[in-house]
Amino acid sequence: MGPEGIHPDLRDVLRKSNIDLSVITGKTAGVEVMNGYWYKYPHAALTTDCVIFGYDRTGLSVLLVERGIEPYKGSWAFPGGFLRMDETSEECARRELKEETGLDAAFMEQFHTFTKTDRDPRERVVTIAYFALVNKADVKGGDDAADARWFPVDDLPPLAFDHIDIFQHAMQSLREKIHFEPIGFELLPEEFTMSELQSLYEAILDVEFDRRNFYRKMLSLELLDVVDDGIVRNSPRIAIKYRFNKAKYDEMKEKHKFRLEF
Amino acid sequence: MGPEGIHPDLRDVLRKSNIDLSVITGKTAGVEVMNGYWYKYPHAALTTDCVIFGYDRTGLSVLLVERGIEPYKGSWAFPGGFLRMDETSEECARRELKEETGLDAAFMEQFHTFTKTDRDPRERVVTIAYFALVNKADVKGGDDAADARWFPVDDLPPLAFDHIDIFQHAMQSLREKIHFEPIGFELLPEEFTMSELQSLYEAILDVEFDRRNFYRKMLSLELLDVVDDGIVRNSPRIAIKYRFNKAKYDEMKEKHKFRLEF
DNA sequence: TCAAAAGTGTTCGCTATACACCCATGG
DNA sequence: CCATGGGTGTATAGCGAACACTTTTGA
Repeated sequence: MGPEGIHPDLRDVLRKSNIDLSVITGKTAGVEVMNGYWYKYPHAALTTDCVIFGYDRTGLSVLLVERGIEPYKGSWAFPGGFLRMDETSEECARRELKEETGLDAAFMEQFHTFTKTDRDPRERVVTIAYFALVNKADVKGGDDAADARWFPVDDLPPLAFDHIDIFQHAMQSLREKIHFEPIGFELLPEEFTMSELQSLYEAILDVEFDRRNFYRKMLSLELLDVVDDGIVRNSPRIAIKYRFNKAKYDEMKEKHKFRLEF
Repeated sequence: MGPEGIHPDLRDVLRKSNIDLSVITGKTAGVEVMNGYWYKYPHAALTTDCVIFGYDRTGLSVLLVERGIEPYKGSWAFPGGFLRMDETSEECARRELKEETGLDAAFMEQFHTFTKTDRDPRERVVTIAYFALVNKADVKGGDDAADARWFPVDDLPPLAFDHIDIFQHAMQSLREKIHFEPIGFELLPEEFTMSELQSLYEAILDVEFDRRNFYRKMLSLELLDVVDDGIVRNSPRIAIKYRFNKAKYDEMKEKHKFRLEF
């Protein structure tokens, strides 16, 4: 949209503001002018939201922040915010996550973009949603965001906007994803026992596995290294600790297409 | 953003244009003014693109349109366009598809949103991408869009923007999806033979199946109805025609979680 | 006449599943 | 002292993978 596409009144304003018209020529939209931005066609606002999954022995949880302002003041929502012009959506999601919760997520993946026209009462907002997996133990108590809290996935408070849809979609994506990739380890401490790993899978997939079959299946994948902690394991009550061997996984992924198949 | 957030010059323009300032009060963005739209913060443009897969005996193809304007004039691109304020992204994708190719796709699914900051040289554009499955036989020759053409997936022309990324992502999503849902049938005529179905799966997954094992596996799913065409099938050379039983599939999906597992 | 297409069988081996056993700890 | 948690063993059924046979068409 060259200057000819601009309303005459606006052109006058530009002149009065000492803005060189030539900067507009050849640009189709997003003219920065008058303490704001002007576009020929309406633009929806773009945000990212992040569903952060955490896990401990009590089960699978998600991290929510309490809204301090209207709309939905007092409701809980997934951390997120507006996309800046110089960042990708993943960068945005990571930045917002850091700002609002102090977290760095190792694993983060885009899973869906929500576009219903009435998602936000203020204006048209389109949200690119991510889910992240973090080790709850890494989250220091007394966070930057005092209003951020973990909620068990089967006992969520009322959520703002359409965040309940976002949550359900995230849960579904997590379940599908874990069938093909060993992402569950991101939710555990670096060293974990086999029963911890099993409980995690059962929590995510909402099923139960036979303990012994799970044990062998996991070991047969050859992705776990035994941690040599020097403990003389003459007692069956002291569980062996394992560590996920990511390098080995990446290598296997290169070769034959890999399937977890749970 | 109430009027106090507006640059004084803009306020003057509004007054001169007889626009009631009260319409702005309480709105945070998207003020319609001066032959365009004004926002306090910069907004990316939102588009949808659609990767349309078609299939016939020659293999798997995608539908591309030739760009008539810069940038990338003369390159090929997936059909798509800008999101309107009153439609969801899926509605947008379907509308654009209809406009540019005359097609109605039965199956259409969002698979990824592309957000790199330099995707379009003109302005920041974020694209919500869909893939669609259509029966190529349904596409009448001599389309509305004379510049739309099918290309085999393994012999694509140079693509505009980052559409090669979009294509690869779409291909990957299609492959993953077909493991869990019987979406392949959307690409075939209503009635098809077993070897047609097998060829389709082989084209999508880029593998080869044993004819007889494929045959039995498909039948064991109990999702195919035999078409009674009255032909006395004393000859093995006349293949049985099948029809996909969608109702049965939906029913099965309700009950036990369903897996195609190819 | 013979290669190709299409329907039907059969065998083999892997693995998912189910269940049994042992052993040391700790309440 | 015995229920609990943790490591290991084993039998079976089902399914995926590989391959054999038959029939008839059409080049």
